[in-house]
Amino acid sequence: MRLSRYFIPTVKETPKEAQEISHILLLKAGLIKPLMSGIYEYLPLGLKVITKIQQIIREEMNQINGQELLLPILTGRELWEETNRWNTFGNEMFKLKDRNDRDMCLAPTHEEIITDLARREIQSYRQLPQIWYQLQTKFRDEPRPRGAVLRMRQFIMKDSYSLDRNEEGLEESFQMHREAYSRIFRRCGLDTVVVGASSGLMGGSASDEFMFLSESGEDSIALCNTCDYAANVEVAATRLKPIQGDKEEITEVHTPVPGTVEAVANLLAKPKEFFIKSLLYIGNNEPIFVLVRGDHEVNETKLAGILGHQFRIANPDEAKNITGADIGYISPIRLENVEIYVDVNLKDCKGMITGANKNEYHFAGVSIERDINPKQFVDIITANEGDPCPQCSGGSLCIKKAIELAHLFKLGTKYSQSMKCFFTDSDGTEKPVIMGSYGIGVERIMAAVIDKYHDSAGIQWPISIAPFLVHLIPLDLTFEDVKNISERIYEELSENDISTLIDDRDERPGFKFKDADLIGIPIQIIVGKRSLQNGCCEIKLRKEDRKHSVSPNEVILFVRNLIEEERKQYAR
RNA sequence: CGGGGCGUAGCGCAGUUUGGUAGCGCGCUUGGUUCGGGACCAAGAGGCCGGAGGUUCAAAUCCUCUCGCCCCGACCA
Repeated sequence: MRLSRYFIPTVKETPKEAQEISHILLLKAGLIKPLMSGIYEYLPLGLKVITKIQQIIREEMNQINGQELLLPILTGRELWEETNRWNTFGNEMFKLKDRNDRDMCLAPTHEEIITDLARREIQSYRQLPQIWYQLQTKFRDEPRPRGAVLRMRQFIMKDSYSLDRNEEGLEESFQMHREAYSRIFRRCGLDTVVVGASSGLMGGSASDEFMFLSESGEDSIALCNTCDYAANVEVAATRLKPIQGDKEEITEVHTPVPGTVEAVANLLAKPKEFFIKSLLYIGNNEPIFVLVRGDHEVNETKLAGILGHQFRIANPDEAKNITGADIGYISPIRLENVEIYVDVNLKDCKGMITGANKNEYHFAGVSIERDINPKQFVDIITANEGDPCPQCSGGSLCIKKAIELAHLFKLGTKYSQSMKCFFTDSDGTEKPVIMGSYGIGVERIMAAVIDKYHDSAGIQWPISIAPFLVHLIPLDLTFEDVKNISERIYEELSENDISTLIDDRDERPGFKFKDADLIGIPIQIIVGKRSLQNGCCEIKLRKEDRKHSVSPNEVILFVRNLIEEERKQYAR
């Protein structure tokens, strides 16, 4: 491809809206352009990268007997009513009406569509298992799109769905996906961490996420520094040692400071872990106390899972009515008729401090076992950096930011039950199909790769997903030799199916070098009169400083070897 | 949805406090000189100052209302 005729609108100045490195470079290198909030145009160079990523995904999905299909984006309301997701997706779903005033939506995901297809076509266990996948645009009206392609309202997802006869089959499909995904990310040059996660709106029994560690990430994950424990902080557990405070009896302590754990801890000169944070929630119009240790926060994702119904934090008036004190001085101690959920890490704690239900007073010497009557001990806190690992002894947790690249769900029968997707098993009985769903964010891979492979000058594409393999840079085209030799090399590369971008523009050398480094094509060939005087041109990898002097006749051979060497790093 | 910031030439910005000819850098066009890390000279083109209303002799500037974008938070596969 000739750069003089190729559309790569690079920009020298950093766009003001971009914060994350991937966002900045996607715009500067002319890969994408914004159209609206969370909606982008993919320009030729960006599309080439996306296509490469998709090709790797296809190869690995086909390898596990996945079958590619393509489902509609525009769908009717009825299917979504069957699973109640017309409502539960809420504002995140783009909804519209057709000319006959029928409710439609742009599919945010495709469980309902795939289940509908399956229930019409799958009758017998003989037709199972199946893995169906697609590379399809999804629409989600995100409340806050960010970081260019990190969170978009229109994006490409590879989503696949497994249909199995039983739990064992699901387990197998799930494992196959995990392995395929590992290979996909490895081939794209990314290292990932697989973490346990919350299944949220998708439902189902278990879910794993493939995470790429990055400060640009929106998710936080907890990793053990000793064993292999890894979980999204939304679900990460910990195992804190029970606190044994010094006071045995409950006593009232005057605490004339704002009722935060911080302030009272300072006043009493006690570390925060000696406190019980008592939070009052309202759910089903009933007060619910949630108790956690003073140095930790309530994890509302976990709370949602425990309560199984809607809830919200109580407002100051409600708190006062229920306890007689302002928020900050409250606790369930000596209160009647309140549901109490206590974090499991508070079990057996003694000598604790918490609100006395009287303004500017706290109780000291509280014993969980003696003074609190919980409905249930539950895992309800967000793990902090340095907390003990819940899985091994001696390990502690690190909290890292990460980009969620993929999410795998064991859906079980959630969709097949509600949508009546049944098959007849070998014993003649009718059973619901056991399902799994497995998504990959295609553009997020692109962003993660840029996040990992760049320097101050621009992108350094791994050869496996690079938009071109070779960037050929003739300097000073007014020199006949430079022009002729670079044209010859260009033709040879093309004949050998080595995708090449030749910078045939009438620009100064520095300009061409800067563009080449910004775009980040992995192999650069420089043809200039200076090195031609020694009978050579120069070949270098974008990611290295080292230049190789190579005779024009040997360029093809040299480049072939380079490509082969590079490819090894991103092999399956 | 809450908080903050911003909409002026294709891009990045100044001008708004204190109303009075719309500017700068990059990019673009033409000509010339240059040519191994985003050159230089000269001459040009290009803007209803996001939109609508209002105040005023006069509005990019003041007032009201709107639309959009970005960041933080909430929310979220």
